[in-house]
Amino acid sequence: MLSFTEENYLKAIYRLSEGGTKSVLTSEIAEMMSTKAASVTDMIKKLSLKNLIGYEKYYGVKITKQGKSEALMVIRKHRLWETFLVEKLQFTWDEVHDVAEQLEHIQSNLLIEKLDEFLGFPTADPHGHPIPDKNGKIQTVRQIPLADLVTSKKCVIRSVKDGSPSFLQYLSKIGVYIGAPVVILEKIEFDGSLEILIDGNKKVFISRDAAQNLLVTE
Amino acid sequence: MLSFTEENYLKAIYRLSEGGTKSVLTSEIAEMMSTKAASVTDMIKKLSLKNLIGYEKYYGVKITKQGKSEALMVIRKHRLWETFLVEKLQFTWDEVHDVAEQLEHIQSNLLIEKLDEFLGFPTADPHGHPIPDKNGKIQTVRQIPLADLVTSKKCVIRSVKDGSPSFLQYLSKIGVYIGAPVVILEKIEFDGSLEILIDGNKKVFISRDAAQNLLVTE
DNA sequence: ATATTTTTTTAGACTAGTCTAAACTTTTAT
DNA sequence: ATAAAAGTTTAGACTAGTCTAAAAAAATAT
Repeated sequence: MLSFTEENYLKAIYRLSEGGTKSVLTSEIAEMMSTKAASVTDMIKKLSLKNLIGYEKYYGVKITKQGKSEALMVIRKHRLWETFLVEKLQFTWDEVHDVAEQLEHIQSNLLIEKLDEFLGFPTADPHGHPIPDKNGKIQTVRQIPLADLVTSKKCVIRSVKDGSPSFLQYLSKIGVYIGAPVVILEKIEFDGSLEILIDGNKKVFISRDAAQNLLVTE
Repeated sequence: MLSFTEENYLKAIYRLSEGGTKSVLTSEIAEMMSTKAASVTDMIKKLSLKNLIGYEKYYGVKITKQGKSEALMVIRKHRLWETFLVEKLQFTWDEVHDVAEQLEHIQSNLLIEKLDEFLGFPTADPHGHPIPDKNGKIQTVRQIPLADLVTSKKCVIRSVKDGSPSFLQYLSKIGVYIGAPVVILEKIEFDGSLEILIDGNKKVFISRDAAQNLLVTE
């Protein structure tokens, strides 16, 4: 049984390693966890003893199969709870993160399987992020940043890459939502901003940064 | 902001003080929390500094108004979550306690108010225990142990006093549920057991202990 | 190739919560 | 009324997780 803290470290390592592919530095973990490198070193030793990560002094860590599986379960719980909060309790998509950060640590397999069923086995959370199934399998669909799409090609908004509350509020305000059909009307060369058409009827300008953070499928 | 542990102590003290009326001994708290008296003494000092309880060395503790209010909020959350688990996720009433013990510590007013609304502002949990409202107000209805009812008087099962999973499973098995109409057919003098009629069609014998643990209204 | 900078680890200390063992108070029994 | 028993508190130690400061290793720059 992992502690709250161990789960959070593992999740951070999983994210930083991009799904377990890259190895991760102490300083990166410290940054993501808002803590100091010395604390990270201590925790790394613990996780390493439990075979959740491989660790070589001074050369960072690599998540193991077992560690990856634990991380995926935490992510599964986080995303199922976010879905619950939005679909059932009418939270807005910018309000769910902090509560889900707490709910993801509740320990009960029965709970999470029943929640999954209650929600109709969703495959993506309110931000469009895929929900791992009970075996940790993630349904991956190739998505590209809206910024990389060519002008006048039709696409659908699938997810937000980094969804800070203020960015999500901004998106709602301009009418962007997961599933929205979008076309790029014009790319402004000066600053890389885009003029886009949402839902076939709303024309807006969005910054290059915003367009990098919106992932779409053609 | 109270810690997980502080909330649990406060809840125990609230229960043992019977809603803040009696004062509570260190050893009683230790017993209920499955810990040692020395640990209780330490925590008592902390809670006392935060004005959640009044404490006089060697003479036990008394919960304050503020402490009572905090305890009631934890109880409110616990019972709302139990209700959610049974009504929405199809848990049985004997499965909910341990999960609710975790969920009750999630910190978010928005969450609990939205959950309350989602559940239709229930006034009792699956065991018939009253759910404090957002101001900590409890709707009290006078209930008596089934054991104290006279023979052949109609009554309705309202709650279980101490609901261990195995007792709850037993009740389900014999057809007792919250809201069930019951009459005592006969009181067996030998051991205080009762023959009762449930739902107008099921005759069963239940022990004196069981009849003490079932609360009813006439 | 060596010196400097950056990063990581170690050492030692701190808080929250727990424990055991010993000291101290109160209660109970004679 | 006093001795024994029971219950409570203190003292000191332990674990989990955190921190700062110093030491050690690696990366970088000349």
